[in-house]
Amino acid sequence: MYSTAEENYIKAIFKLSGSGAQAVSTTALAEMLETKPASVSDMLRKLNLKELVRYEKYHGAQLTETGQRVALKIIRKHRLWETFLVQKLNFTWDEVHDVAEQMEHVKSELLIQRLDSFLGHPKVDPHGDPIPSEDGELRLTKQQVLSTLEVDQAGVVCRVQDAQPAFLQYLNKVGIQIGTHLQVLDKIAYDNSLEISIDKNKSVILSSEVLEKIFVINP
Amino acid sequence: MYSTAEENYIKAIFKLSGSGAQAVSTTALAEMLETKPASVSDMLRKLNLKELVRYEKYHGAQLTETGQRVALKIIRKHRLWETFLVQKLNFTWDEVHDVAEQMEHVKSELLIQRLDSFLGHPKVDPHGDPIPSEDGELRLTKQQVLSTLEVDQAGVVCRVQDAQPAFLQYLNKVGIQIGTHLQVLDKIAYDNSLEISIDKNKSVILSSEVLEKIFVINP
DNA sequence: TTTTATTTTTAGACACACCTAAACTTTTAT
DNA sequence: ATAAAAGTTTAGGTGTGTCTAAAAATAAAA
Repeated sequence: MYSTAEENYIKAIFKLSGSGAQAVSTTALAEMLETKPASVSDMLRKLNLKELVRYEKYHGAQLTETGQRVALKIIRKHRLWETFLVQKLNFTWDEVHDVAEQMEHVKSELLIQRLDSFLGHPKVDPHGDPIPSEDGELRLTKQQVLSTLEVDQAGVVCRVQDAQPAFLQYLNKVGIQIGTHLQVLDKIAYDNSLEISIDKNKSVILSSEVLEKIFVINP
Repeated sequence: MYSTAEENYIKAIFKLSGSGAQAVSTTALAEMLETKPASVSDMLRKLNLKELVRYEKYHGAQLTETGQRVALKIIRKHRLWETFLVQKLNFTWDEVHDVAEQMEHVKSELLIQRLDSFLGHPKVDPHGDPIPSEDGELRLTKQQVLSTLEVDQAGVVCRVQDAQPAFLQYLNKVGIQIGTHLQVLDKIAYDNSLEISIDKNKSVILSSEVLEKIFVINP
């Protein structure tokens, strides 16, 4: 049906836009997919033709209805495979991702139905993220203020509630933007600040004022 | 490591040559891979450069040591996945192949080790074909005279013990050559002839004289 | 508001894996 | 042994997904 590359683009748009509604920039996609903006432009043009994506030059892309359905199917497959790897093959948290990333592209409706039964129709994957149902229902992972995350929980930045340049410049400096992956490494109890890892490489400590202004969705 | 296309070529050569030793023709590969001879020539040249295959123009290809090792790994993966699909996901005989064909290309040593344990280190797949061990040991599926196959068993022609043109022409007429897939549909008891399906589409009845001259390996 | 900087797109290439059509080998038949 | 047939390879081209470098559009700063 769709190529692996197409599926990866669709999934990336879904994640970065928080379910595909709002527009996603070329650069953000390029970063998430570890490719170049030029390649993204190309692909967006193609996905637009196939009506999986609504795309206007220089103004980002968002998923069509069809695109969203496709995204949910891929995410369903990914999360079911992650569940399988952890529950049945004793994989740990950090070993699952790359493998599930490959398995999610295996094409077979029957396979996924049977896998789902075999696992006992799980509602969430090993990270607690909801598994979309066969007909594409996703128990909405709603936005969450960063300050409400517990230690070890992760999120992807989906909104920032403060447009002051100084604040945005600060976020920029520490490397936070829409789509950035955050994970709480530690909680400093006396002032409610959090040590947060940014895109899985560096880490910073964010004050509680800052934490209140950043919204995340499940990664 | 290797692309899906490369892996499929290697597997095909392994199967058609009966473990990779003897040379395989361009056309035979093209048929098995459902592609054109010209494409096969191209790929054989590349695989030769990568030293997975020994290939001389106009004289077919055979696997190098490395090529054989790769082939065995792919076959191991394929057969483990088939076992999984049948034993754990209740797939039937005919539903497994296409899916296993995709899963065999998933790259992860750990995955295969764990899958193997999960299945209890099976020695054979659901069709009774041996599963190569982790270090590439394959309990040799040795050649078998066609007459020794039971009803429903299948084999791939690997040798024909009679070089008389009349005999070969006969085989040609019914569509049997090296690499042809045969399956026993029925046994006619009174003269020991067998009804055999040829490449899964047509069927013929072969006399016991003929059956004694055709050797097959597991498909 | 005009300049500067950033983001995004186009243009032109490349690797992979495939194709058709034509040329070349090898095999088979006369 | 030579001509015809069959099998195989080369040449040139296609689609996908990527790249770099240069041009165009948008956003930010002076």
